[in-house]
Amino acid sequence: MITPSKILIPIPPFFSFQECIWFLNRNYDDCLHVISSKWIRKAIVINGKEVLFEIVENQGFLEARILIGETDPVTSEYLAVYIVEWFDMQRDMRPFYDLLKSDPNLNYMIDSYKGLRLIGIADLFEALCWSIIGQQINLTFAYKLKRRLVETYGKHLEFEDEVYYIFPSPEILATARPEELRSMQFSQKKGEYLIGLAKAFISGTLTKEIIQALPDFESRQKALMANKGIGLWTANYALMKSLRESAGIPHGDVGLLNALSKHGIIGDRREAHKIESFFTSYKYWESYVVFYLWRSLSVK
DNA sequence: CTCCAGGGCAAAT
DNA sequence: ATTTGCCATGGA
Repeated sequence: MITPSKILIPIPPFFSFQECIWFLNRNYDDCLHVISSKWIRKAIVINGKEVLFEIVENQGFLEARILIGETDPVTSEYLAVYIVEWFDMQRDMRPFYDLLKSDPNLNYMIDSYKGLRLIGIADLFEALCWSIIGQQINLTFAYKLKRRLVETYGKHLEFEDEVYYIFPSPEILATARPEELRSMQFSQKKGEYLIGLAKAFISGTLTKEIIQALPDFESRQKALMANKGIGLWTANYALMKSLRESAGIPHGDVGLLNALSKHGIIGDRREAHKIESFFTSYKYWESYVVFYLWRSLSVK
């Protein structure tokens, strides 16, 4: 279903474009996409070239078109795959909704968040950087830091008086100096972690392909955590958002704990046993239920 | 003023 | 092996 200028992706069951873009646009200032009531626009790199695309919903399809960049079939196909992956459109949601149905605390989510997909971050480098940025600070401040990083080191496209930023490449970020990041209000350590991570990616010791090729979840987790600045929370966040590991539970996540508490699943403090048994009941859908719990922290 | 946000590291028990 | 202090900033 691809023409050079227009890409049509059939909308699968239990998919809501509105729920997805609402989540992307909730209460925070994300510099990596622009959303209006009708469309979402985003700039990415495809085969080394910058591309700006737009997605709208139209008669049972997501309709994407390239606003800036090559419109050849190869680019269009790449973009189609990118969008399906971004919004996790291939997933059969029924098993998850069946689990929710039998959970008295969370079954309201079937109706309230119907069609919300776990929105991913395809680029592992970006996913890791973002989770390092977000460590231990509130999300508003984290998005502010991300914007400074992206506006300083990322490329951008301009279209209709709007600027569309692309997350900085490891090559660029590896040349940054810790003092530069420090002056942008990153902590000294976070600056060092980000630059170290960029160097690991350009040296080839850490790439998405390498991590994906490892035989099991634990070894992927361990390989990520071998890098300075990546602990359990960060590794699992990245595995959840970039590699779509269902077992990628961001253990200790403050938002997750708040949501579990709010839904009466745990009491006041960290009740590891209750948390463990809760996730046991969501086997293979652990990261999804985390995502839905995060969703529950924002009010429409 | 203190506490704490989508943690992790290194030093001190 | 487990706990503690620290980090940056801004809002509650």
